[in-house]
Amino acid sequence: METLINYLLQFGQLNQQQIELVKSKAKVTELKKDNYFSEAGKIPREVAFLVEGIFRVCYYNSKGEEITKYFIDENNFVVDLNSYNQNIPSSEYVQAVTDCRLLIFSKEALKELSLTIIAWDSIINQITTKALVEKVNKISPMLAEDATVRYLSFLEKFPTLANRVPLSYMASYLGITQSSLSRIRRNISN
Amino acid sequence: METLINYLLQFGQLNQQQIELVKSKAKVTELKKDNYFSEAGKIPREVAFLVEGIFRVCYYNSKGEEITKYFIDENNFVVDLNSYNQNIPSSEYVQAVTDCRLLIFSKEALKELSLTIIAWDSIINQITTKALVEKVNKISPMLAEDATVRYLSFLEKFPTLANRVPLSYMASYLGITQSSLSRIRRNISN
DNA sequence: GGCTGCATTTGCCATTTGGCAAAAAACAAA
DNA sequence: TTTGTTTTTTGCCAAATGGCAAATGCAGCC
Repeated sequence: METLINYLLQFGQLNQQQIELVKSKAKVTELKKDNYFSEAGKIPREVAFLVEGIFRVCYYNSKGEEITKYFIDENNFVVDLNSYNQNIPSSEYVQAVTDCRLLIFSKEALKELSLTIIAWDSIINQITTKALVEKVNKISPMLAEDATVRYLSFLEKFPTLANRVPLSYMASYLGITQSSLSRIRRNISN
Repeated sequence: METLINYLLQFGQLNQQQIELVKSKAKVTELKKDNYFSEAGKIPREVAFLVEGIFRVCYYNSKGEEITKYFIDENNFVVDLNSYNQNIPSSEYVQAVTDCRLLIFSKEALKELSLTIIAWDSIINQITTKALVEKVNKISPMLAEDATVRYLSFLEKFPTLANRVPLSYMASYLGITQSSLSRIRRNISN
């Protein structure tokens, strides 16, 4: 819980009373490996802060292949922004890659925080913008590099993930097949 | 100018006085094809609204190749968000792909609009979030599709661009060489 | 130990894409 | 029109990646 508060305080001021209010709205939850936090077709009504563990966002592409769109690691918020904001069914799955500990906020709780805490909207906006910019900065360069460089960059950008995530998830995130990724790893380690 | 106002009104209310204030802060500008709106290494101090024409954002990758990161078309704002917000030198070039007509806002002007117009920050935040989400949604699926599918999706997502943009720009945006793109186009038209 | 189920690696070959240079086409200037 | 410049297409071959199936490795379990 303190992790979340420290995270929020990076983006704005909260007094003790406001901090207590935030805490009171958070529901501590665990999610076991492979379970879904949200599923395609459903309208998301909650936002989670990932305290421990790894999530991935995935979907099925035009050929029916399961694609990992990106990974979410500790100390980040999890939400399908589009669907959440517009109340439309999500087109993606959010799945726990490892056992996870979360803090869950309902849409109503967030609404109340927004109305009660002056700085709240500003904090959330900063977090949202930062997360989206980071996402673009991670994905965008991949198109311009070959598979080996993409894998090496992945190791740099997600140093804690490589040994906790199945090869197949990593491969589809990088836009290659898992056998190609396996071969790339062999070549690198020589 | 009316284009801009209509665009802003999609995201929030502005009364006549506020509209006049916005208009008074905009500097109508033209930028000829191939010229830069902003360059890598410089700290951006302006935001532009693209009324007519096409921009592209580009940079040089690890192999020294010029990569088109994305295109910006009519009725969108142009800014290197990271560099602009943090006052750090940009790592990208923003270039006019065709002759362009712009409305330019200085950082000071935007500051004043933010302080004067209650709804301003909310409007800007919505526009920012929407633009970033769109960007992710355009780029992200490309990694999971082959070059031909990427090109076809490009035609769908940027229907007005294909015949106004050099092949080499499109190719690097799609993550392929221009000869590959040329071959793909030949195969499709059969 | 010996199964069983799952993840990863490997081999083989087909397909896609890249690299490079020349040819062709498109465009602009004189 | 002619000339010169830039963009796009093409040919040829090399390199990277995909598809598929078999082999291997690994962890849990009886």
